[in-house]
Amino acid sequence: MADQPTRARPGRKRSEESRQAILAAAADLVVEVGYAGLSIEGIATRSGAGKQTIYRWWPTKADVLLDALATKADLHIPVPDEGSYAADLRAFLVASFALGRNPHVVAVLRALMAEAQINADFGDRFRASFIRRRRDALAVILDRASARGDLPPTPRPGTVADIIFGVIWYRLLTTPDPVDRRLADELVATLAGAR
Amino acid sequence: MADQPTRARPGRKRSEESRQAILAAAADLVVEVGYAGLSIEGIATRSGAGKQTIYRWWPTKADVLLDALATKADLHIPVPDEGSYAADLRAFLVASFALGRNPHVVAVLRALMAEAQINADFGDRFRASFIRRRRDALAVILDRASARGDLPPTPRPGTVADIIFGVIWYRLLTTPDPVDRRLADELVATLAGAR
Amino acid sequence: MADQPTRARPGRKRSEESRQAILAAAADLVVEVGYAGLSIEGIATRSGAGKQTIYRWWPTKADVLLDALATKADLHIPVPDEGSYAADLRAFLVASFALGRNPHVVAVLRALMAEAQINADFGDRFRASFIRRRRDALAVILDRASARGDLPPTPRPGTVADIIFGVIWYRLLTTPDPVDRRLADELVATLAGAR
Amino acid sequence: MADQPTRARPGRKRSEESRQAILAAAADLVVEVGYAGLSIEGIATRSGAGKQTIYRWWPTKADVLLDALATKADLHIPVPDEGSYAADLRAFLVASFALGRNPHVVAVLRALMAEAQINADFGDRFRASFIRRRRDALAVILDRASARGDLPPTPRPGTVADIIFGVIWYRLLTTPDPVDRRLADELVATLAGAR
DNA sequence: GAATAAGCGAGACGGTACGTCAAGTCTTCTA
DNA sequence: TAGAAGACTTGACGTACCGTCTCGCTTATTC
Repeated sequence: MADQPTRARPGRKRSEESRQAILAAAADLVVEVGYAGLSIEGIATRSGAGKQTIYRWWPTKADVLLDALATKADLHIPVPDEGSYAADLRAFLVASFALGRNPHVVAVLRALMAEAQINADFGDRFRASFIRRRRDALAVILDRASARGDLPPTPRPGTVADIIFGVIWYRLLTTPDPVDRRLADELVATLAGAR
Repeated sequence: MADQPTRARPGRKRSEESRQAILAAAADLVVEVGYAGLSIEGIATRSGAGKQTIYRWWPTKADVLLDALATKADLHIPVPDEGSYAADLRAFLVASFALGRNPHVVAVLRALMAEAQINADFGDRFRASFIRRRRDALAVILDRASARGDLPPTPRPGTVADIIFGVIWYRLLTTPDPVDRRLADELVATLAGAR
Repeated sequence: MADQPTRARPGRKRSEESRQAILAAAADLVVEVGYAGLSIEGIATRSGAGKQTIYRWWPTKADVLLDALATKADLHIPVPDEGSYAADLRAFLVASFALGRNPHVVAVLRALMAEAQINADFGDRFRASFIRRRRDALAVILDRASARGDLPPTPRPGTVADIIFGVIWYRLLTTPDPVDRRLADELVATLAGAR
Repeated sequence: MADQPTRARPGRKRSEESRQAILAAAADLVVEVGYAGLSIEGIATRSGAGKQTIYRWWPTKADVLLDALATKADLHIPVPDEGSYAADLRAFLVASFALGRNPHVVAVLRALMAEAQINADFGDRFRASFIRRRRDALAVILDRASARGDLPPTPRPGTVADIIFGVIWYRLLTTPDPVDRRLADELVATLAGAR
């Protein structure tokens, strides 16, 4: 089977202590100096790790940050069945907007989306992990609605996702205002119909 | 008397030749080496200008690029009265999507939006120029629809703008696929109603 | 004679006001920021002159400083006949050492001697003006002593000058200590004999 | 325990290869382009070293040159006992003058003395290393003469040093002529008496 | 009195080098 | 073999001045 216990290799094992120190240092530093001011060198110094140790495990500072975010913040979006498409959608939006209330998380997300534009390799990783996971979560809701026959013919599911994530990211990227409940209501009304 | 023809200042005049050379070099280089590989130093070398000349007139490489974009590409969105809200909206979307078909323009827009996240000062300038101008163009259409009594109560105009620009930017930033006419139709149907 | 009144040329005359302002600014600035920190740009700004005006009349900042020194400080060394070689020599040394008591003058002289090493063209000008004039003054004393039959056969006059100016410059360039009367006495005793 | 073999520090060791390349490049370049045309940037390029490597180990280009001089040229002045003060002095002068016959060494010494005037920090280092070492060498001779009772009461030892180094430096700094044996004889006669 | 000819302050220009920062790699010692 | 330390080459940063080149304006001489 593919999942052999990976034949324990010789040599010292990866230090979990270092890993945590590096992720913590990255998370702290990005708050203190901003993403532009963040550097591998700075993370190494702050965490007490050697630069090589960081380069061994993460390709860029954005990957460190993405790892720190996944480790620290709870990015999991639960999609319990709320009984109707509209209710499911509202629950999803409210849960998503909650993340937007933590300014540190927002700052990191903006930086990661920015890096994804500038560095194509990181962009692939970011899309494959963060972006795709979010779309998958929403897809569960849309599939459920479809099975229920609850889904309007227009817009198509893919476009619904584009609209929802589009609005969230657009506000994240262009305004300092937090997204609010009223916006959630408008989106539900627009997408799930006035029922 | 107010508005005198700005009392000619002493000193040598700004060189339009240099300005053009710098903008052209920036536009060329970003295609060749990408935004991450773009540098003030490179622009200076390629354009034959001194670095100081660039720093004198633009604060960052992103500002040079924004200027180059505004000078070269036609970013103006016309908003002629097409007779109805739905028709106006469709025209606006089609015109906007057209920009998305030029890969060079798309690449620059992604880079500028990225820079806007990383550099707060440039973010302010980018929002105040590019982002705001686009919203203003759309506002004309929304005002016209409102005057006509053509505007649905939900979503509010601000949210309509968030949805439209949200979808455009989200697709720009997360997929290599060009936006297409079908997406425009779906958005019109969703926002202007199936009337 | 060669010195025709140079057929008055047309055009505006050199501004004596500017000249004075430039020399004064240079003299002030070298005290404030030191020779290394002195710049043509700085002199222009401080004096209210244009850079071109400075470049029109002086080739380097050292030349400005040399001019300022000649204009401001009294660099003339009187060589009155004191009756004997020893007395003449002592008078010359005392007068020379007096200059060394003004720290501003000392600082400028050190800078000019330094520049003369680094910039060969200025070196020629410095030697032809300052250095040579000082040697000429001393030569008057040595000629007088020679005519009197007062001059020891060793060292030769040229070497006497080398010793005297050598000691003065060496102390100027390598120690912060001011030269003093005792040194003058020792030199006179050594060079004019114990008579 | 004092003087342990300096407990081997972690980290990569200083590259002797780089050091040599930098000193050689500096020595070569100063000949080719002169001290004014010498730059850290140029030394880095020529030597194949990074600028940072130079800045890590030397504060200024003058320090690089001083190091190159000490490494390359034999600046050591031997002071063997020649039997008498006059003989010792003559030997010292002849050995010193020999250095003055190498135009490259002369050019560097002039530049270093110049830099010492312009940059106070380097001045301290230059005096503490080069200047002081030379005076110490001469002091050995003067002490020996004093012990022998061979030393005239005037001039004092300090003044003898001022005269000797004064003449050497003055000629170095103000004339292109090499110092010669005849000058040595005159100085010996003047300072050690005609005995 | 017009034309011509400097000189002037201002300031933009193409350059060169500065000294710094960080990148990513390499080497050494220790766990 | 991993990790901390730290030196290495590389490349760009943003700044300071260099010396030159327009500008518009002022002051002089010449026709």
